[in-house]
Amino acid sequence: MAILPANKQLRLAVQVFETVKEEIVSGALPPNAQLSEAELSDRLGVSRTPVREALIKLSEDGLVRIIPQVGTFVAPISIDSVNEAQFIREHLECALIVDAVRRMDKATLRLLQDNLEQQERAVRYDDWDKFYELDEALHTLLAKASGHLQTWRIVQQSKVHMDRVRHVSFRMPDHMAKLTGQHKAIVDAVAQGDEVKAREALRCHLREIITTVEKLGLSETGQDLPPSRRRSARS
Amino acid sequence: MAILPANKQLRLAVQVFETVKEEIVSGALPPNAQLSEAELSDRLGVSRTPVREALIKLSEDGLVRIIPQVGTFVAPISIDSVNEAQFIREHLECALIVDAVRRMDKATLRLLQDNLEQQERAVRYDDWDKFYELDEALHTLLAKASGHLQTWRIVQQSKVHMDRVRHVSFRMPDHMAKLTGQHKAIVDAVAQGDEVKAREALRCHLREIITTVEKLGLSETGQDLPPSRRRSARS
DNA sequence: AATGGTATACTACCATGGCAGCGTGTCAAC
DNA sequence: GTTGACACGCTGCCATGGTAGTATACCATT
Repeated sequence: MAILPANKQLRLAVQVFETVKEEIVSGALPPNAQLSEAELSDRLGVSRTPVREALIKLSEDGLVRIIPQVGTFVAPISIDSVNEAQFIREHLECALIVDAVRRMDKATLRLLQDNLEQQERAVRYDDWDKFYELDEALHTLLAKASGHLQTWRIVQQSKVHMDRVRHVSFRMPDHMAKLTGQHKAIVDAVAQGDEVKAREALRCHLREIITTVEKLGLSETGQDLPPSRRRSARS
Repeated sequence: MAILPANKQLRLAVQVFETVKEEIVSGALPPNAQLSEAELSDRLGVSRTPVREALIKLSEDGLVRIIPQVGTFVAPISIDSVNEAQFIREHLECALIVDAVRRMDKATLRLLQDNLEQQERAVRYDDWDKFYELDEALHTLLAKASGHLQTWRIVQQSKVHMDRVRHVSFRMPDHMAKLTGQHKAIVDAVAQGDEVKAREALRCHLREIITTVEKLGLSETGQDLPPSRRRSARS
């Protein structure tokens, strides 16, 4: 059962990590679902060693909780994790964009504006997945322009908890249009070369997630583990 | 050969990670030294599996470089890594201290001032190791007071590259006294409840590492791997 | 002497086996 | 009905064996 895409360049453990991470963030694997080395290695067609390494990394990122001799479970979406991720992201990414503005060149500025146009198209077609992808690409473009690649890696690492929320929030009415407007404000400020304006526009944009969490009424449900073992409820 | 401290509560892989990390940061393992799974598992008295997991985590933190089928080498102290770590730390820790001031209570304030007194004593005795330990404790106290534990974990993770430099810099004349003065300025501002003053004092303190790097004339030597394999040069 | 081909030693990577620890179900004793 | 003891099954953890891939050393060829 080789569900994993054939890729000899990357270690199996990394491929497993990416796959399971995607399944958790997208919601395919619900909170508190049980993941065992044996089950995953069987499902993905690899041995238990790379699976184990992937699970350890997932636990370091806070996406799963490993309890020795008991089991491994998908971590619930805790408000604390989201708030903390927001804190980290806001302070780092707002610092990034300042340097990005200073080092901005015409080529990447053009890419940013192209991205915006595609976003507006995705909004018109209600294409959630495409919008998600473009959203990611926009922020990554700014990060790369700043030159702080390692910092961006940290942000991405912390960001996963927010991404779990975002995957739900995009279904909210008019949400994508609102975000696109914020993106536009950011890129406009960047185009003007106004560092402070860009930073504050980004800050405002990033704080959107807080109000989103409140709107969704995300509670701390499922914070503790289930009393009885339950298997993954995948379709 | 069980060099590892007996600790059944922690996974072996974590213990190996902590041990090797300490050896790299302290300089016991010099840049470009070769670390192989077999050699380490032999030296530490554990099997290759936990060693391998530790090396993977070390590579994720940027302390070693793993080249598949070739070898694992201690990463050189690159200026880029230090600068990037400084960037991350400054922006996160300066944000932390603001919340720390707001939530400060008398008990921790007392601990901070106690710590300062011990620092002055360590300076008088030229006790580098003790000072290093107190320095760590001071920053950790502030971080815990802020309540942002996850953020502090990120800072600690990024900080290791600076720590490699710090282990050398403490030997510089009057360096510890200078740092103690900066620590005092920070704690004074915290005691006064002045968030902005505390943040700027901390920022000034953190930027000390940059001038230190310049003073040491740290170059990018050893950036590329040696042409011929060389074994670890441990004593 | 310079070069090309090959054997070999060593590496990180993955697969698999064994094990201690924990949860749970069963059943006897009260 | 309640409680306690015990055995079983499952889990993650660690040890070990096998393998593909790389760099080096060696030697034949030119």
